[in-house]
Amino acid sequence: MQAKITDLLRKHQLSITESRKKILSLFWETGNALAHGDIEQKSSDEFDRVTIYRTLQTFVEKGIIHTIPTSDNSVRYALCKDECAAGHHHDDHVHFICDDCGTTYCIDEVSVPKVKLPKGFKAAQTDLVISGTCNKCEQ
Amino acid sequence: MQAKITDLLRKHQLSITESRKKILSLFWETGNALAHGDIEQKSSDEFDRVTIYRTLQTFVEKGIIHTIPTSDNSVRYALCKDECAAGHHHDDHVHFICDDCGTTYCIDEVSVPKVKLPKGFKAAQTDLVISGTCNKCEQ
DNA sequence: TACAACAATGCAACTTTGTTGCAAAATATT
DNA sequence: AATATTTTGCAACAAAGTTGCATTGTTGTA
Repeated sequence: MQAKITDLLRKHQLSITESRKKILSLFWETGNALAHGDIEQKSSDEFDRVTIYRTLQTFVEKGIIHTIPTSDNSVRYALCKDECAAGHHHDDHVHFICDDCGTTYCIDEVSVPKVKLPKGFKAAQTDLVISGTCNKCEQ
Repeated sequence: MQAKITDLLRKHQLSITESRKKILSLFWETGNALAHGDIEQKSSDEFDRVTIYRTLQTFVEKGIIHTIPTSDNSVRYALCKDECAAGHHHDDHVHFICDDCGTTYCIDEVSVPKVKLPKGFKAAQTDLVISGTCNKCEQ
């Protein structure tokens, strides 16, 4: 996995640092989306809070991760697929946020339907955010 | 308009107070969605910040307004249609957030397509959030 | 591999945003 | 008009996010 991470960073012309490697590996390990707070907890005392903010910001700019809109003032981040490039996220994300456990899933099986907007409106990104109960919380 | 506002509050069994009337009228005047910060600015020095937080929270609980998820850590609020009731927002909101001017529109013309989730997942609410350029910012 | 150039990090200080408890004021009820 | 109830403002606090700058780490080159 270390190799995969190093490659990814190099591909985006980013220096390879401990914090970047650690944060990327967290995303791979969990598989799901993470909020800033999650990362801070999972890497407590390893890095400064500021470093996490800046690392996430860098990753978004480079197209390594993308943001997921939420209604609770805690933006979440998830790994982009390969198709995403700097400034050009592909615009069909479907995400599921569990109201119970808070886990955020990227639902790849489903694609976002094209939406016809009133004239004059130009879509750059479309996010379909579904909240409810996930398959682990439903007994 | 005052009558409409008073009616709405009464219908939801809320006492009629200055701050509630003012905040509701702001929503009607602007027509678009507002973030907490917007309201704080537009009504600066009239009310305490805390009052705005609590008023918005009450309105959401009663189904008068609903939240719109965003990727920038500033949840926005918009007036619900009549069909929304306490705890039972109707779940087909399409919203457009302009990257230029930040305005958030409720796109009523378009309805959210039903999405088939992987088994075990149960949707409670679906938000389709589109960002891009609005018809005013596109020259 | 050592060195210079550059980029990233940690720290401190700060701003903004959101929360809670409680007394005072406003609203509703009779 | 008087009392019960709700809402508000204040204060104090907690959490979240930002900025500048010195220090440390990384990279490319000799």
